Amino acid sequence: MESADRRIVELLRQDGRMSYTDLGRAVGLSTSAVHQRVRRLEERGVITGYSASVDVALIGTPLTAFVSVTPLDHRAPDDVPERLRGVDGIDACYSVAGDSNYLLRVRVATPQALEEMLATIRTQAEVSTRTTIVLSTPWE
Amino acid sequence: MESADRRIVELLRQDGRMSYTDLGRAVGLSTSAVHQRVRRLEERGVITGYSASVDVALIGTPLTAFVSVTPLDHRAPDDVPERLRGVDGIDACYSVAGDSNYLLRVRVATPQALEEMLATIRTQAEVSTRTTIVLSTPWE
DNA sequence: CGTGAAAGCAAGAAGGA
DNA sequence: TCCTTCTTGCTTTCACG
Repeated sequence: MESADRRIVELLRQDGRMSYTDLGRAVGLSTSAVHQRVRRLEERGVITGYSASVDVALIGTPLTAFVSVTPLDHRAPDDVPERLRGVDGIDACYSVAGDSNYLLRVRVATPQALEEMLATIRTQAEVSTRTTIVLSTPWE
Repeated sequence: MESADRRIVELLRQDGRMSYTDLGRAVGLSTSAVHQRVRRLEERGVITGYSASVDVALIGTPLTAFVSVTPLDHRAPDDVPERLRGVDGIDACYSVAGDSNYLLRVRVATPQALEEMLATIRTQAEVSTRTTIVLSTPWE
């Protein structure tokens, strides 16, 4: 990837609402040139989307946790992600090397909601879970 | 929080570059009314920023890992986040309840880069580490 | 990759429920 | 307080060189 593209991606990662004009000034290209590059970056799948970051405490899901997930039956086909895709509140799903097969990041409103979510995860995906509560998030 | 604000936040989470005009149409308010609300959401800290999502494989950091961090000296003041803030490649830092004190998500280019980063983390923060490699990311 | 014109959007002021 | 409308200046978009 080219150096101008790198800088554009870098800047858009920091401020996803930066205007093409400002991007142009920052990388030394015209507005349209930048616009073209951004469009190509989106088409090539380098930029996959834009999103607002939100304070999870202020939108009603103040409780974050990481859930390590291990299938109960090691011989069963591993379709854990498919089985969990519908479960609301699972923010991210990572397939990992190590003690467990998957690591999930979940966000919920209350300890009770977490309890229910864990029950859902266990029955839905036929797995055992090990949960680590997040106390605070110095950065993300 | 009000229902209109909720919808605005929801929409901006899905598309951080959505225009105020389109937001207005979606929630049934004028452009300026939406603009005002977004500004207030930003001021109140509900919306903390905007960012482009990027395919990490395509920008040269294809290797993601989670690093559990435990201070070597339990009596020393806990300033791990401050000590690690400058380290490049640490994407997120969570203070957690459990075996370790912190959980980091890191992104690097190669296993060698990971090795170097772990050395940096250990010396910089005076901690021991336990690393879990991410094999794939079904979603995030 | 740049230019320039047209359309669309943002941002502020003023005023009304 | 919160909304709308109006106005001004930018930004985006697109056709073309």
